[in-house]
Amino acid sequence: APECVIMMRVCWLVRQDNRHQRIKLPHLETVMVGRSPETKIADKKCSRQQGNWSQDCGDYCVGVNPTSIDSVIIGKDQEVKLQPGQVLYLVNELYPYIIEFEEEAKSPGLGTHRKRKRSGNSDPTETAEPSTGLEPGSNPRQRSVPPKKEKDASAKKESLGHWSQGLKISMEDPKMQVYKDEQVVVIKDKYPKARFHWLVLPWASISSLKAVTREHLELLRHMHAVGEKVIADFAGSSKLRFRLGYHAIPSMSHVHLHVISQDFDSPCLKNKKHWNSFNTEYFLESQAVIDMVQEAGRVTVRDGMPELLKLPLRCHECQQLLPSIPQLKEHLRKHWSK
DNA sequence: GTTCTAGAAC
DNA sequence: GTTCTAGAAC
Repeated sequence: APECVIMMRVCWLVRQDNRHQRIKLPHLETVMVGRSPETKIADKKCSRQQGNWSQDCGDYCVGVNPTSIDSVIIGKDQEVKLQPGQVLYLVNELYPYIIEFEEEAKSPGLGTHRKRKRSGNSDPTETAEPSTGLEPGSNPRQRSVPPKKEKDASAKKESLGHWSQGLKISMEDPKMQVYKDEQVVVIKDKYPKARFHWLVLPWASISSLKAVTREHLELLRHMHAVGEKVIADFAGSSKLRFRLGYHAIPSMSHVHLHVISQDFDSPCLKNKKHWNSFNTEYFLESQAVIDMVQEAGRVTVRDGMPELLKLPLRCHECQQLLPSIPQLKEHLRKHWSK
């Protein structure tokens, strides 16, 4: 039977500083956005019902009762359009949001949303899930047939649907691409661990640094140069420090260069492994990798990498030890609020 | 890679 | 009692 798939245009309200996951704006359905756990806004100046937002039929979304868009103050209960490129501030020039559109495949009769139990949460503004897989997590493909009792014996799990193959799918998706040329493509990390976090991937299929040889030297240099260009183009005015590097033992297949700002201000940074993978020798500086390939013809990694991920949390700016992730995050604020 | 949650740590 | 981590499941 032919597979029937409808493409839906979904609209997302995206917090510019990554403080929380994007909020889905369903078509012609209103979503309340304001002071709530979802938005992580605790500011009393922000109402719980700061604005009602919905996707309209066009290339914009509609809101009632926001404070300002692009610094133009909006009156109470005035309906306004928010278009791509415009910045919405929920209150007093704070809490910046933009909108993004995305195509989403939808099989009729089978909702794109998985039901998930959530303990006593009646909040209508539930965080929506991204439907396209970037760095792993979500189903890259929709089911065309409901699950049956008997297992599909031929369905080898680990081929292309497995989460570790997610980058291969994302890099091909034009909507994910921030930059591309003949050799490489750059995408935003789906779960950014800082305000800016990109991945530079070669089109050539290179499973990991273990497969890299001197033949790839120019490619590695190009990936580095492209990473620096993306920083200049998209974060040039941010004044943030960046690092470019590879994880010693990556979880995702396909060589990818991390380009990450050093604020580490992101709700997706949640545990010790996240922190230590960017702030110990687990993070292999791009330039060091290039030098090693030039000198030795391949990349070798020292023993004991998995253990590095369990090291105590230490601030990368002032070396102070912090006892927990929440306390580390609180500590980091004093380095980026300058 | 993320999510979920039991139970350790506070 | 609540916060937080870490390991299993995906």
